[in-house]
Amino acid sequence: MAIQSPIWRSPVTSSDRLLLEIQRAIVEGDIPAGSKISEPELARRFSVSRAPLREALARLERCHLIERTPNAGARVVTLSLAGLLSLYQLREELEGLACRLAAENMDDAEIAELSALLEAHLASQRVREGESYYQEEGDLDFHYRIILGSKNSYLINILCDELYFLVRMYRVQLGMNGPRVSRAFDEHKAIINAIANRDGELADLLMRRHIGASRKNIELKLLNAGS
Amino acid sequence: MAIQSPIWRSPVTSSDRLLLEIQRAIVEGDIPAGSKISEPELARRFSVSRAPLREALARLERCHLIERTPNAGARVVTLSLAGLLSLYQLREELEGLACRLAAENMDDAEIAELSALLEAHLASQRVREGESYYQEEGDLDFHYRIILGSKNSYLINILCDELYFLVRMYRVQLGMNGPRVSRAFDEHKAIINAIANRDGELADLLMRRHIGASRKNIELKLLNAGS
DNA sequence: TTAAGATATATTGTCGACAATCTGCTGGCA
DNA sequence: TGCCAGCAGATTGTCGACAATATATCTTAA
Repeated sequence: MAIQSPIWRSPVTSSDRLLLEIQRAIVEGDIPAGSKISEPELARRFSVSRAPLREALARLERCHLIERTPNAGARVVTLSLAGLLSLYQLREELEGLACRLAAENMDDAEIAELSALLEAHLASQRVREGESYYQEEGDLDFHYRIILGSKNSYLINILCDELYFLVRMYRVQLGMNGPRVSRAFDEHKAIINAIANRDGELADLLMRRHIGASRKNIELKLLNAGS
Repeated sequence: MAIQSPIWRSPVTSSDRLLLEIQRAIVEGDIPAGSKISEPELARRFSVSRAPLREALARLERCHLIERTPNAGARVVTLSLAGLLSLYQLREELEGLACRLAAENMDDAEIAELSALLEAHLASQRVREGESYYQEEGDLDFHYRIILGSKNSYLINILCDELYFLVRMYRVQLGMNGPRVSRAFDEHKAIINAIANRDGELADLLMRRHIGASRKNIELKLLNAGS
């Protein structure tokens, strides 16, 4: 996953490591959604000064994982149905575009590699039935590669750096596993085929449906959990 | 322009003021594209310490106005045809979506206000023929309001906070005035009408064409300037 | 008893200094 | 002559302390 960006680069500095750790903590609910972020406390917890911590917080804000108000501090975002719908509206649009561009810009080798990757995931999926972590990893990897295949750096930046951690947060904290897992593979396969055939419009359509189905799935869980 | 975000909020802190000043300087070419950013120099120039300066730089990176590499510093972005195309590809997609959502979510008062605003701009445009600054202000204001009308906070954030300064930079530094100005008003008018008729699909289509035309215009200038 | 104001506490924003890292140059060696 | 190692200078990253601001508590008057 060699995305060159302030968020995906290998951690060379303290704030890089902090970013990764706090990101994971927020996404997995270790630091609960909606809770206030205390700079002195986090600084003690990770044994660093507040300077790299604030740098990390600035980047967390960029990922939409926290919200800061001047002179009042930062809070972890809260998950909501409205937020989920807004997020997935964007994903449908942007990943649809990514598919169209990928169908133009991915070379044959990249497509073959992606196809092989999917087969590997399918095989390992059959073995590890129900183990949602690997499924999620595989799904994200699939989406990442198509986004990278678009070769549009702004699009890549927005999706991979700024939106996907929030997507993961929704998925992890609302437990995105279950019967949809098996169907997702077929949908992925169909999307790859469209890209391989250089049919950008079809890939676009299929991706929008794929994400839309995923949204409905989470939406259902959220409504059930809320009642 | 009461967008609540780390970038549009009224400047309450030093780094807020720094952000606005450096943003303006970069967009208008006062700090030339591609040049290296020296933290000590800027800190002296604006009479602040490096702490708020670095905060401002982090947010400038978020606007895609500078690029930072760890332990090596920051550079102002360079303008290129490829960058312009990538940027406008995204704008077409995102502002198209914004139109579709605005047709659903803007209330009648907002639409009436937007329509009145356009008429005012048209009147003042006829008077100040050729004065490109007001035209640009008016155009941006138009786009902003539709984006805000989408009521999708992620979409708003991406377009207004992260992409639009770069758009302005391309326009300012490549001199976006001339014969297209008059036609843009008609296109704006048609888009508003579609939104007022709650015809999201048409508004989407018209906005994509509007931005596409704008892209071709800049593209032309860039090619001529490059040769 | 409640509400408004003042005070105390805690948190965030900013500063200057130091440590770690990179860049460019000099000098020695093949 | 060309190239690599090592050094000097500058730049970025991090630290601890102070100033400015917000939040919580307590007092006091209606």
